[in-house]
Amino acid sequence: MTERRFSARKRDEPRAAGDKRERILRAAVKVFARKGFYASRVSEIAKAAGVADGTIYLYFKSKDELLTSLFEDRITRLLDVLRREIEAVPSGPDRVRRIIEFQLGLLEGERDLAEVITVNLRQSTRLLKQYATKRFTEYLDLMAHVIADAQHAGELRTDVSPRIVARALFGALDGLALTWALGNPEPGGLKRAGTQLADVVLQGLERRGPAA
Amino acid sequence: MTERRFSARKRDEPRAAGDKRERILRAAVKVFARKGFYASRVSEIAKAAGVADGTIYLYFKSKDELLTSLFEDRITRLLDVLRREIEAVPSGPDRVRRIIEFQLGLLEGERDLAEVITVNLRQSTRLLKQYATKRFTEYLDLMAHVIADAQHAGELRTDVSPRIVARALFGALDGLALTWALGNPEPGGLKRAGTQLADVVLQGLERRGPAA
DNA sequence: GCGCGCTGAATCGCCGTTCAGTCACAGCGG
DNA sequence: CCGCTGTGACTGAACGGCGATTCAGCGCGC
Repeated sequence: MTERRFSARKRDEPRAAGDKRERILRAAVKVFARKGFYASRVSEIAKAAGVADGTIYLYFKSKDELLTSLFEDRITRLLDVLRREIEAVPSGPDRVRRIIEFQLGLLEGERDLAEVITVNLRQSTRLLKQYATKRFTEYLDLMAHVIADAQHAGELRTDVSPRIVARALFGALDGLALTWALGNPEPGGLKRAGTQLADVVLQGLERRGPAA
Repeated sequence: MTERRFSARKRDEPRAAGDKRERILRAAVKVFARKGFYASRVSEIAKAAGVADGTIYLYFKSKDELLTSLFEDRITRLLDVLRREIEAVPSGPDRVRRIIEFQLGLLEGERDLAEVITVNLRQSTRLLKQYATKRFTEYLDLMAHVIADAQHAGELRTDVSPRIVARALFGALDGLALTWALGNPEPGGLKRAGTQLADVVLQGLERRGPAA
């Protein structure tokens, strides 16, 4: 418990608040990822963040709210990036591929965050679940939209519900991520899995067209 | 707290144990499904099973072990049934379709069990996770085998890893089940989703064959 | 009578949360 | 310039509630 004042941040900052809050969030991601929400002690997060236990309560109302804020913060950020990525791609199928790459890429890059999202998304109380599904739905809607647009453009078969495809695709990605997050660290494995998934899904979504 | 002795089970049984044990397991499924593992109180499970709190500890070492046993018991049973179902179907693609129907059908029929498996599978401590992945792997292996066999028989494209496909497929099913379990009760919805998923997946796994 | 299966109130440890202080600094008056 | 005091961020030991687990006893069937 020695170093603490190494922040100092000049003096320009009216309050270094944002700094500490972010520090706590980062620590929470790490700790939750390692042990899961319920097995994680607030004191551990505090230690990992280099703050006192009580400090956490200056920034979050409760442990629950900490997790909630974490989702809010990170998923909002993800959605923004993903939306921009998608807009930059014109072709429907390419967009689907982009989503797959994006999600798996993210997970490969931020393993802890991946674990928190995929594992803890289903933890906590109904409270959290209800919250989570809100943000979560936004994500699914985005995927469903991409698929529906592509269907309208005649790029994909139209006899399947975009919503169902979106859910299944998300699940597939989640499943790949989960086994990867829990098991073998094999680098690049996710990318390979993503490519194969995209190949299968896109062939599966092709219009039966050319044959007839 | 009145009825309790209605079991009696002749007298053939050296111990009516299995009876009470099963009763506790059933209650646990129900309670865990409704509130999640951590939010469930042992006393609630006891009440739901119509036994005293202490009785649970005559059959299970701890709350954790109760959950573990539950998985062990139910998933083993599922695996047995699924294996038999698959053997009864000769064609590879039909087998895949069968797996999809089976898993979603199960979930539709036993909603509580579905929720426990899909939601709680990711809860608890690492301890459970490690256990879960053991049984879980068996399930995935079964799927991977079916796919690999079909590939060898020339029924499916061979440029994708059976293991990856199995994981993704499981994830997709899990994803469909999850949104279904948490959200709309819309009956038959799962069946429709299953059909569409099968259509897409099977088309996606077709050999590019006929064209060339 | 005896043992066994069961009971459920009491125990006990744990951990989220609180809050009385500490510390660093800034402003201010002398 | 310097010391004094007010302010607010931060600390971390202590509190209190909760709930998993225990175990002293109870009664039924033999």
